[in-house]
Amino acid sequence: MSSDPPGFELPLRLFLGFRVLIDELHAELARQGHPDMRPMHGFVLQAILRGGDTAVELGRTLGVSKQAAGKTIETLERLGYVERATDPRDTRRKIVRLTGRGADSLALSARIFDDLRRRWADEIGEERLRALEADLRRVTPPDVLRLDVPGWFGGQ
Amino acid sequence: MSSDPPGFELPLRLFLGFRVLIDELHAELARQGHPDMRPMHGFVLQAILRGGDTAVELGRTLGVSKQAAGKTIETLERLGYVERATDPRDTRRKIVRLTGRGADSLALSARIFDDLRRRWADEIGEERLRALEADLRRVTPPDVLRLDVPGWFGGQ
DNA sequence: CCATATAGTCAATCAGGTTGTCTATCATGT
DNA sequence: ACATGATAGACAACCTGATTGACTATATGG
Repeated sequence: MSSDPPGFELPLRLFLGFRVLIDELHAELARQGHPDMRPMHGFVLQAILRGGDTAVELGRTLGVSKQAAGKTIETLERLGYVERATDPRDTRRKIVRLTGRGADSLALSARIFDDLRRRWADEIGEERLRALEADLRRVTPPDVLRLDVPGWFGGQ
Repeated sequence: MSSDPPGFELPLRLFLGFRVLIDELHAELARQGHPDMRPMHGFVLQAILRGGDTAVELGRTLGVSKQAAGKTIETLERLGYVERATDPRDTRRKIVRLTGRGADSLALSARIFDDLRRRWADEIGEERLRALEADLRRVTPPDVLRLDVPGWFGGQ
């Protein structure tokens, strides 16, 4: 007759799990030629891939202002992960594209995440991991790439 | 013979799960008299409870500079969640204590987290939830309150 | 009693977010 | 054809929360 665990452990474990994976990803990325990548860069690159090809659209996708999105794009441009070109059909728009290096970092990240998942599967078993993923899918929103991440945690 | 899910889904689901819980916590806190609390305040109050009773110690616990910890303490003081008093045995130190309101917010948070956990249990089953918690415990560090949260995600 | 370490504060700086304003360009309706 | 309104991006001012460096006051220990 064991009682329920305290509810506050659940969010902490979820966050720690996230943090462990992201930290290990970036340690490995740094080892493999991407020492400048920050956790949020990967999200932004993903958001650019999935249709956020101007500052305004990217801002909408990420849930920040177009100015903030513009600054983030500048940073990624300076680091060599994206490049901008004027849209010939609408010269107001500047289309953001991943560079080879940007695409490379995403492909590499995907491989690293697969490795990390395999390590978790070794630790807790593939079935349990699948169950964990399935359960999380049931209690989280389906749209996996609606971040609103930047500045969400802090504030005031 | 289904193949493994892509590894990148796992961190996203963990983060989304965390975010869902924290967002619902703060919606409920706002409804119950704590509209000014931000996600990180709860962490800081916890850290203060567990022995971070000066700016320096709090900074160490949270993984930020003592100056940053001092500013956070100021904010929480202004919001009425903590108060400071000079340590009579070492007048350099200013001891931070939770106010009644601060302690209240933590007790309330604990109740809300328990409710949220119960809702997850209703959704996926108590057994699966226990398994999920147990599995996460195996793949995350045991020390649940080593945050380093502030500023961790962004940077550069 | 002096030397060193520690706690807190102040100041300058930086990153990344915000809003407001401005210009250039596009789209539309008369 | 053109005036009007909407949109994309850039610029500026500001806010918050972090950083480092310098400084003061207080403890501590040889």
